[in-house]
Amino acid sequence: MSIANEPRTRLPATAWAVLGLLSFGRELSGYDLKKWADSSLRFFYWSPAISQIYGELRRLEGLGYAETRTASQDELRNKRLYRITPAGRDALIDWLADAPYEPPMLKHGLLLRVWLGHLADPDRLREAIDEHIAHTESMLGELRSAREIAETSPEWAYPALVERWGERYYTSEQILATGLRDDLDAMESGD
Amino acid sequence: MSIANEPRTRLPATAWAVLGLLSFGRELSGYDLKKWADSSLRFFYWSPAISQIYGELRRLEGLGYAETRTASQDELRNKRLYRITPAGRDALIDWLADAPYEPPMLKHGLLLRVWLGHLADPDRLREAIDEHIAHTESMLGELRSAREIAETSPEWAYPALVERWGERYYTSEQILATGLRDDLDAMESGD
DNA sequence: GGGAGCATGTAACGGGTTACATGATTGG
DNA sequence: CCAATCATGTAACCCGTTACATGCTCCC
Repeated sequence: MSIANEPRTRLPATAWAVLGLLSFGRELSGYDLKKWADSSLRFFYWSPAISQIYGELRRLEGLGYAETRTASQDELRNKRLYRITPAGRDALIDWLADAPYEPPMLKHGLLLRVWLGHLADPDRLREAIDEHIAHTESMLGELRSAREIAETSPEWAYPALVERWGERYYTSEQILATGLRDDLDAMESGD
Repeated sequence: MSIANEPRTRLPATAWAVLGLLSFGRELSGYDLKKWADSSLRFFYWSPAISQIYGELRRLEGLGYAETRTASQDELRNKRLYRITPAGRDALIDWLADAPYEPPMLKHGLLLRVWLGHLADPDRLREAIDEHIAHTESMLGELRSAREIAETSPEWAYPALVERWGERYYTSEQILATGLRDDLDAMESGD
């Protein structure tokens, strides 16, 4: 923890997420970061657009939280590799310690539609629920393979923890969705 | 369903949510809408800022989807009451029928922090998890009372359905969070 | 009298997406 | 050779929030 708590510019969570990706110690390009976000952050947070990642990287560099390697150009010359700096690490540690709890934000379009069920075609509603179950299924598949990779090394212990949480989360999403469909059926036949 | 599918300006989901609030047939002010959103939409979607609601209402009015009563001023003169129009109803029905499935968006700050556990203080992490459980508990309380109200009239059948879903969702959030805490404990003692 | 809640709005700002533009490399 | 993927970036745009401004009413 840095003792001098300068009037650090308050960064959006996205910036911390990107810096967090770098905090595992590897040198990565914006492109790499995007792919990785797609296969990790996406499941419980969200994956920023690639253009935004490039923007955040430049901001982080400006703050001295990340740097691009200048010395000894190697492999692909058109690839710009970022690495976290000690200052960046410190800032991230401070953020993790200080950031106040914020309730998760959920925007569940499916539920919005059910909520407006008095104006919807019941079959279309069921269709949407099924689509959602299918989507969740594929998320589960991706999560499972992500976890298999993460569990190969203790370095990924915390990500693996989160992936285990994710598998439970999406499993429960499925149960919830089938419950919703059942309730819908019951309501329409019963009433 | 309107047969003439004019090149309807694509509206953001927020606009449909606001129009949806009006679709239950009552005349409401922006202020009313905000309070209602806070106690319903918030649990599975999100509650727009009041300033945005005012903005959306003006847009909906411009599109002919909502109107403000001009005739016979009554009660409070400084209150502007909106009502859905038949065109607005039709547009909403079309949206419900046509809008493609979109996966729910989840931004779970707590999980982002756990994901970065290698840089976090384990006790601070547990603290955050507990805060989350407490928050969820209060959501559950609010949901339960919302459902009690909704179940008084068949008019609220679909909202009641969604509230039942919500209770299950937040209950499962709690289970998931305690599971996460247990995994965290196990990891730190076991390894 | 004064604070809490009711009620409506504007302006500035930033966050984030989409679309566009460009070009290198790899593999079928 | 052509498509897919790798790779980086800019510009326009809009969504949504915060902060600000105003004023009324109710009740302690």
